[in-house]
Amino acid sequence: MSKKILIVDDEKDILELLDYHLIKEGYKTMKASNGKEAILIAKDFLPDLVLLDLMMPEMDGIETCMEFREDKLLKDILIAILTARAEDYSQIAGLNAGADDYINKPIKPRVLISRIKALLRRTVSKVNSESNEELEIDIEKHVAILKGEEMLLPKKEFELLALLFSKPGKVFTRDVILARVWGDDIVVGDRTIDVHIRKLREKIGNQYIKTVKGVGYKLKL
Amino acid sequence: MSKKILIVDDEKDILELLDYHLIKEGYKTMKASNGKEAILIAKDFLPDLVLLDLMMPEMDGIETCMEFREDKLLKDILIAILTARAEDYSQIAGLNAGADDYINKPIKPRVLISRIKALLRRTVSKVNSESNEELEIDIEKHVAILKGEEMLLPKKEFELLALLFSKPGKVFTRDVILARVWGDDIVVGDRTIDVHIRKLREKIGNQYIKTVKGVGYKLKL
DNA sequence: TTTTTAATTAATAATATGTTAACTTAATGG
DNA sequence: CCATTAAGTTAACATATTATTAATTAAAAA
Repeated sequence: MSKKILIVDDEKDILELLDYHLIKEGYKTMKASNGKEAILIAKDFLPDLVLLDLMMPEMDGIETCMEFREDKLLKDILIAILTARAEDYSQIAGLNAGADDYINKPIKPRVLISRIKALLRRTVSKVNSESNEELEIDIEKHVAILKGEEMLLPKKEFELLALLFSKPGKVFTRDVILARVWGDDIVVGDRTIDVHIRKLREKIGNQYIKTVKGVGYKLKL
Repeated sequence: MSKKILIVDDEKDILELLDYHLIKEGYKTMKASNGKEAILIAKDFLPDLVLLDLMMPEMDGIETCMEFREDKLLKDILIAILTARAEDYSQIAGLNAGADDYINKPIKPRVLISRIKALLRRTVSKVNSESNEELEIDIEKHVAILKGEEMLLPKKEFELLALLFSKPGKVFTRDVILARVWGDDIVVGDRTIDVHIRKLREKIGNQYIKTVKGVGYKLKL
């Protein structure tokens, strides 16, 4: 299903330009030319992502962002703030209001698109419900959430789990796991994956990661 | 929850006008027409913000402001001084008396509202409660507040902390930290971030900033 | 200017994490 | 059912990454 993006900018040209590229890429879009409008539209449109210009009259990007974060319906929507390069970063860092990404203008459409794609797949913390045991992962926070309890995982363990989470139920062969988690070139021993799997199971319990002998591992749905 | 604002002015028209706009914006308001009254009402109403006219009979704004600052109950309430006088010395006097903002009349309602919003979000600072230790930050004052105790932080340290605060729990990679706190172009050594993190931990304690080895740092929720 | 404070670097120590190896257990198919 | 192969386990070991400290440089105040 195609993702929904709300574009917010007070300059019509930019609005149209972004819109053009996003639509071409297959996204559903809506446009707003200021913060107030953005919030109104968002409440109805419920976008997956908001591209938010920082400098706008009436209600600036920071303020808009904060309002999103305070609104029950909107608080989890991804926000990428667009900002002109000339601005002082430290200022932005200090004032930032919970945006998920900051993107410098000008930016090439291609780069923007790949940035957006990265964002949209970033927080894909899927859920794995079985009976009433639940396991989720939060990629941003780098944690596994087991029955509501957050668990900080080391890098490799987390990446391995995240990989399995990317398609719950699908079997990932050792080859694929090595390529995706360790990288094509790196060579490690035969038991490395097993050890990581074991450590994961130790932390999250044995019921989630299923071994398919001779084939690989998968996340039990 | 809607914020409470106490409006203090000896001119009834202005009082009504401000009241109208503030209520429209969703604030709870009370009105006082002089300093003495303001203090009495404030002790009961405990507003989040006081809009204080500078020129009033009986007790002027500066005096009132000072009394607020000396009162145990009222000393932390935000005060914005409203005045027709643009002169420097009175502005200085006002800020010296402990006012948080100084607004010149006449002012358009819209501008006033956004100024008020900015003031009220001053302590945007989210809270990080664990046991009952609390850490907040105040972006305007450039301080971290640890268990109610304000702590002035140097620029970089503060910006780093503010960045982590912008999304508590989220892991910020070194890349992102560098880009957002130092800027895209600036190149610094490998250990610079670590040293700043250490200095922060030295000041606020180790429990707040968590290292995710190989990934980055995050603020513990 | 001088003095003080902050930022950065560089060298070293500490540690979490990743990996290996040796061994055990379980699964599978002839 | 046993031989074979794959996966699980454990602990020791290696290494990458971060923490720490002190010294140096840069920037701000006085």
